[in-house]
Amino acid sequence: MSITGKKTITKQATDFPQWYQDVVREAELAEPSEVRGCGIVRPYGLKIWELIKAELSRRLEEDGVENVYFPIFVPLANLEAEKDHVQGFAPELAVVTHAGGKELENKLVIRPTSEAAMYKTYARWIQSYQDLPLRLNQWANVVRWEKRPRAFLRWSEFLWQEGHTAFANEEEARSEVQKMTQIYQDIYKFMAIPSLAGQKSESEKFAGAVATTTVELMSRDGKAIQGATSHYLGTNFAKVFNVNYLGADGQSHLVHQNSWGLSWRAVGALIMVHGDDNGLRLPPNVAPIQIIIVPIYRDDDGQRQVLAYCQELEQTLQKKYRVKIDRRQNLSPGFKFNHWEIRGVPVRLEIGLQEVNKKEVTVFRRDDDRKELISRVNLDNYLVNLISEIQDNLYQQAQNFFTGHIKRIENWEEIDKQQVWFEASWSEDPETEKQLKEKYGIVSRLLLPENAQRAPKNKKCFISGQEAKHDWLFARSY
RNA sequence: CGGGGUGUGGCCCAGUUGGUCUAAGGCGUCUGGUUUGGGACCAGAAGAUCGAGAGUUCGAAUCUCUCCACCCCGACCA
Repeated sequence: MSITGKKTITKQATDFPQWYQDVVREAELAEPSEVRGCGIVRPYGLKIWELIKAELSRRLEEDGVENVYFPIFVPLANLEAEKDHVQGFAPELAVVTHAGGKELENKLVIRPTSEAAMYKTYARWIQSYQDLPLRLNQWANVVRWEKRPRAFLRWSEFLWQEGHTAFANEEEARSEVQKMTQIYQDIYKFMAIPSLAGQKSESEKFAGAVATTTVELMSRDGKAIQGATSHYLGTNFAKVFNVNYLGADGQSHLVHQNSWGLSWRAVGALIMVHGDDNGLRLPPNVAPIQIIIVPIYRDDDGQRQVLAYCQELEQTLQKKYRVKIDRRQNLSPGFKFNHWEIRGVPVRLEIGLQEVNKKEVTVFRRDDDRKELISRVNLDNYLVNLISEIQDNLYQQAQNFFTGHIKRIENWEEIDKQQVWFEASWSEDPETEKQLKEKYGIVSRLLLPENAQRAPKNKKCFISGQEAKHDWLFARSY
């Protein structure tokens, strides 16, 4: 493992995707594996995911969702039951054809998502209206053999949570879709990431869903990242898996289902939304190390004094924060500064004899790379404010960037190659969306709720000139 | 699947008109010493079937053929 030596990260402006890859590697978040498209997530990267997961887990439990676990293998036949669903996923399935030294008579699929794995069982579990709503979630790995993998954002295997719920009627189901969308937006807010939520177009919605609500984010190169989705499945799956219940009216009814998920793509989004040319910038909420203490000394005596001071700090601070002392020998302070800056640690305390003697602490903040000298007695209060200020500042920066990069356009000749997000009045005709994709590599991202309820600003579709239905947001995406 | 590219110690890579290549250099690693307020320095050491196979040749990292793998750009997606 390399721990010393100058590391270089490509500038964002030079080549953003390269910058992203560099940061993932240099910050020791993840690396490519022997298996195409599958990544090795290193402790520092996984910890970020675990912090996100812990918060989301807490929110789901609070909302009354229970966790379950279903097998990784799904009978291929199950998947084939829902026509749109299998069509959507067929190209990216990993199929198990042999096991136990024999060819399998019934082929198994490694789950790309678990609708087809779970709902047959739901049919058994749900008999009466009293069994509803059924609200379950699983934390799992899934496999989608994507054509073009990308670290965290689109690996062939990824970790996520998938919620699968069943309700007596459409109204309840749809209201849950909204609630989950809100929770996802809150989770992104927790990561200091602003988001927009709304409907997906017909061609962009989940395979097998009636409607998909999406949470969209904006990377620092202006591209869109789909942060999470919440699908109203209607009775599509209930029909094929016979998920019905006996109502109070004595009649049999199909359940209305939802599924919703958020993956470790969120980690990728975190990097792309906050990172700068020096590497990662982590909001304190999801920073594996919130405060790093770097001791600086010249001789054995200095080392003793400095380390004693650092330990006292550590002991006090670890009651409130994830804090660590960088005790590595033979590494210069400058090296350590860079090391932790690349990793995005929000706050660094630099402690040398100067600080020890004057009972002070040099505090460096990663969100704007500034240093300040703080007296030891004021430190505790200072840090409380600083930590929340960094969290807020990162959010504010991202928010300003987001709103500053959405432009209104009236026809597609106005599409600016640099300005990748825009709002336009659209006919919602899938054919026009196809044209847009072919010509510019852009598709619709979402229909905001407020825009869904009002007439479009322009009566004519910006692509076809036909009658426009609503104002939509469009963007290139990851 | 289309377009482009790359395979040489752990990593980056030089070498590709065949010939002291018994494979150079940098980073990292190890040992010893000196260092430590913005990516330290010196000395020494270990570490390579040159992606795989076949062929041409007195001689192949280098030429020919076949295969494989990976990366990047597109379509797909959490």
